[in-house]
Amino acid sequence: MKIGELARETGCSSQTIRFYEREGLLPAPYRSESNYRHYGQQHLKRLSFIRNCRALAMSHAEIHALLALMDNPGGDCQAINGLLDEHIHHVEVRLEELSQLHGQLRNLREKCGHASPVNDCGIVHGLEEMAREEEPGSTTHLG
Amino acid sequence: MKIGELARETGCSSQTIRFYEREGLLPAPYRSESNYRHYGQQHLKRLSFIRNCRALAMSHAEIHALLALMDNPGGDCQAINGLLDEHIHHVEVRLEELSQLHGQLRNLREKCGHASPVNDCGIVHGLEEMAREEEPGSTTHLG
DNA sequence: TCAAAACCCTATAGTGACTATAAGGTCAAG
DNA sequence: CTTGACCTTATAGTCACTATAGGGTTTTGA
Repeated sequence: MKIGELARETGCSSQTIRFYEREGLLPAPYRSESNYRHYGQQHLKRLSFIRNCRALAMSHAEIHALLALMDNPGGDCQAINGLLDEHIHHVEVRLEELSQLHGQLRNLREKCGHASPVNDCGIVHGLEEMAREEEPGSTTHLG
Repeated sequence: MKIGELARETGCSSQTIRFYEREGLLPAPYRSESNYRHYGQQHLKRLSFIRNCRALAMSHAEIHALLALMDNPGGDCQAINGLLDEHIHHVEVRLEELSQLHGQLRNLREKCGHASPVNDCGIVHGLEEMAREEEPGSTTHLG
């Protein structure tokens, strides 16, 4: 299977597959005489796994760790549970941050429900005078 | 006020202030003979405003637009309301995505509550066999 | 048989909002 | 007169890709 076919099968681009190879997530495949990559079923399986992890917003570092743990198939899967628990925790923290942000934004929005000159706009005043309490660790971008 | 003092006042780094200047968010200040930046109260006010917007996770593009609207202080603030409404919408979309992600992760986590060999781990099997329905527009990273 | 289309390759730069580093200049205190 | 705290610019790194440039190869179909 050439890279384009693998890309079609897994729903990601050829560029992304090459990128995963450089990152060490996907092993380098056999190369034909003309230097084309040729993949087998193992690659398909591995790439599908990676894409599933990415769909769950795991970082490359997390996926790396997961793949390493899976390379020891007789081992205890407690570390895998732990990894997933941590990831779920990240997501929960982010959810809480976004939820608070949403509340702040709704408050601000209420300050100007009707059209008025910018000078008197409650939103502008709110943005000028916001009390910014320190929220250490907040990422302040949406993702 | 030199850049370090402005940084202390606003709770951001000197580097970030220079970065905002390059980005066109903060106007270039007066320079002393030794090429040091010197700021006044207007700069402090403007930078505080920018930091408040960033704390609400607005992008630089959104802040740019907001500042442009505010440079016409007699104008109608309806555009400002619209901008904020759109921003709130982004946040809501992201919240919904993260919430769905959280549900998927909790489902997966339930598949292996107790330690077992990696071979039999329900989480690993779940990750291998996940049905990935296409969710166009989902960003698949946390932020 | 040959040309065009479709595919493959590498290398490099861009995204957003910073942060970190290098390598140097200026200034006040002791 | 030297130490340390501050300032300057320029450049690279973060993350997970995406886009582009500039080539080479294979397939298709007229």
